[in-house]
Amino acid sequence: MRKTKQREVILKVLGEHRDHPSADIIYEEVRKFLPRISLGTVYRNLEIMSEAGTIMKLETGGSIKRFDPFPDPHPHFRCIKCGAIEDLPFKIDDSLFTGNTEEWAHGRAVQNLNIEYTGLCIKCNGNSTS
Amino acid sequence: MRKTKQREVILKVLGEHRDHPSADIIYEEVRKFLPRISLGTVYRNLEIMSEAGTIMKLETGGSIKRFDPFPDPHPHFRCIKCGAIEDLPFKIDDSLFTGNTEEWAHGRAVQNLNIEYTGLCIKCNGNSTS
DNA sequence: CTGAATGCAAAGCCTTTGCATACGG
DNA sequence: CCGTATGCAAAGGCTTTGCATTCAG
Repeated sequence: MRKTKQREVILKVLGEHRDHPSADIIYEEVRKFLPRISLGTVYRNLEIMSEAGTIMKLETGGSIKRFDPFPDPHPHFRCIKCGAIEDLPFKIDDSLFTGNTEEWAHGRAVQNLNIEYTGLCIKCNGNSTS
Repeated sequence: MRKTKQREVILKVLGEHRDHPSADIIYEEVRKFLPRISLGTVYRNLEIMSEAGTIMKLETGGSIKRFDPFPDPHPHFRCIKCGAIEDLPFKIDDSLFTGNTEEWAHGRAVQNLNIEYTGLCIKCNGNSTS
């Protein structure tokens, strides 16, 4: 994996986000530093870095993929109204992960446990408008 | 919500599935009974019934939405290779759901907890091919 | 009757991809 | 130098939507 300016800036921009931005958001921000970068490059690099384990791709909540600078699985809260995804302040401990896994694993290779609470975020819960 | 032939057959077809089919799969099967049904109708009805709480829409695992005849949240296992989604034989108990919720809820309206294990299903784990 | 539901086809949205060019090691 | 990475634009895949027509209540 080559070290390119584009890759570097994408990673830096993502790393400053705690709100799990989409490729499009990242693209817009990276353009401030590299005005000639293409959306395709952003997608390609996010994909490559996800596979390499440098970052993590979140595929929950519909067709828009979001990215997380922390590759280790951790619990999220997703707002069903505005789509915001927040990190939750606790870890998935091993006992929860392995908990009952052996009861049903039977030939499966269980790798990760994703925990996602859904509901209304603080902002959307406050605005009862609509 | 009117009771139409299309809606009825869609619900019946979905109800016989335990493998969380996509709209497209459902469409193909419903066509055996209603050859003139349109894909748009299938999408519209799946959406309507999801909102009504009759069925459940699963939005994990990328852009393809899948549907579950059981609207109550329950744990799933998703194969990262073939995309299969299986139900897991245990329930999300209330203690797990409410567990530490109050510690971070703070003005949020927490509604559901989605638990999804990922890895390789039995078939894909067996076929080391590719 | 009347409005919700349908069929059809087009449009939408996000993401991926082909290809010639540029550039990192 | 060589092959990976980029920019550009077109294509792709799934889902949604507009509109005239049909049908359930």
